[in-house]
Amino acid sequence: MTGQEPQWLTDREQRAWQAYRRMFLLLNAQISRDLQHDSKLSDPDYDVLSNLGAAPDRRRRVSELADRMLWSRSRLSHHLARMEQRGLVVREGVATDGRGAVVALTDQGMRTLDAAAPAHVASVRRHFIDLLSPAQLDVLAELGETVVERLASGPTSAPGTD
Amino acid sequence: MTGQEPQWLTDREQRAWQAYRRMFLLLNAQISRDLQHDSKLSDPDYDVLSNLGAAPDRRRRVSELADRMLWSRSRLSHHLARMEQRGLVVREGVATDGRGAVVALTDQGMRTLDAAAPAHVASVRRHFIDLLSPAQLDVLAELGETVVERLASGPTSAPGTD
DNA sequence: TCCAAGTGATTGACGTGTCATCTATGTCCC
DNA sequence: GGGACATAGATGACACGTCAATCACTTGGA
Repeated sequence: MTGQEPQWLTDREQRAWQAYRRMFLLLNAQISRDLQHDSKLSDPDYDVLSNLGAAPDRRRRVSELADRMLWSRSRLSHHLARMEQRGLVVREGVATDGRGAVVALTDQGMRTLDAAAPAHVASVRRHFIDLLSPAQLDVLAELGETVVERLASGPTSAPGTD
Repeated sequence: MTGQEPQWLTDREQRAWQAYRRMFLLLNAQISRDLQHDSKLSDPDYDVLSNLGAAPDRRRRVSELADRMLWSRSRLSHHLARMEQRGLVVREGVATDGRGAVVALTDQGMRTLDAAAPAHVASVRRHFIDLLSPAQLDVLAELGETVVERLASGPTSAPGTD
C-alpha cells in the first residue's frame, strides 16, 4: 500500500499547532530570561533544584530523579556535573549498590532555590497562568496529560508502517 | 512595600503548568526524533525549510524570516550557516540595501522539504493532533494566542517592580 | 567460581541557542 | 561633508541536549 496521500492538517488543526508552538517559543524564552536575570539560574537548573528541594532528605537517586523529571540519564548527568561545579549539588556514592549515585542539594543550593522561587512563580503567573481562565487551565491540564500518557508509555513509531 | 508573600500556584494551576511542561518535553522530543529518523532533519531545519518553501519566490529577507519565525537574528544566522553548509539554502546579497541578505531554498532544499513533509505531518498527527478533540484544539489555539499576543508585544519585566 | 548479560551512571563528540560584541552599511541632521 | 546613531547581519564563547560508546558494578546461570 504506497502513495497514500498525506493527511495534511486542517485549518483548525494548523491554528492550534501553530499557536502551541509559538506560545512555547516565546513563553519559554521569557520565563528563562526572567529566571536568569532574577536568580542567575537556567530553567533546567531550577527544575533540578526544586525537585531536590521537595525530596525527603533533599537528596535522590540519580535515576529516580531522571525518571521523575522525564530527563534522559545522560542529560541529567551532564547537568549535575555543571551544577556540582557551581556548588549547588553534590554527588554521593550509595552503599547498597556500588554503581549507584545519589545527588543532594547543598546548603547553597537550598538557599539559591529559596531565593529564586518567589520571582519564578511570579514570572510564571505573569506570563502564563494569570492570562488564562480556570476553564482554560483545566482543558490544558487534561489535554497535556492525554498526550503525556501516550508518549510516556509507548514511544513507538508509526503503527502500520512496518 | 517589601516582604509580600509570594502567590504560590494553586493545585489547579500547578497541575496545568506541570502537564504543559511535561507535554512539551515529551512531545518535542518525540517529534524531533521522528523527523531526524525519517528525514535527517532537526526540528529547526524543518521550520526554516517549510517557511521558505511557502515564500513567494522560495526566498526571504533574513530579518523578515526571523520575525516571522519568532527567532532571534543570531539564532537564525547560526542556523542558516549550518544549513548552507549542507546545501539546503543559499544566502544572496540584496541590491537595495548593502547590509541586507536574502536566503533562498536550493533545489535540494526543496526536494528535502517535499520528502520530509508527509512523514512529519503524520508524526504531528499521531503524537498530538489526533489525540485531541476539536474543542480541545480550539481552546489550545485561543489560549496560545492569548499568551503569544501578550509576550510578542510587551516583553517587559515585572510591572510595579521598578 | 567464573563469565555473559544487564544496569547505573558518566563521557565525548557534535549540533543547537543565547548573549554580547563586532562589522558594515544606511540615515539623520548640523 | 561628517559625525552620531540606528539597522542588518555575522561571530565567538559558552551553556545545553542528544546519541553512541564506555566504565564499573551486579546478577544469574553453568
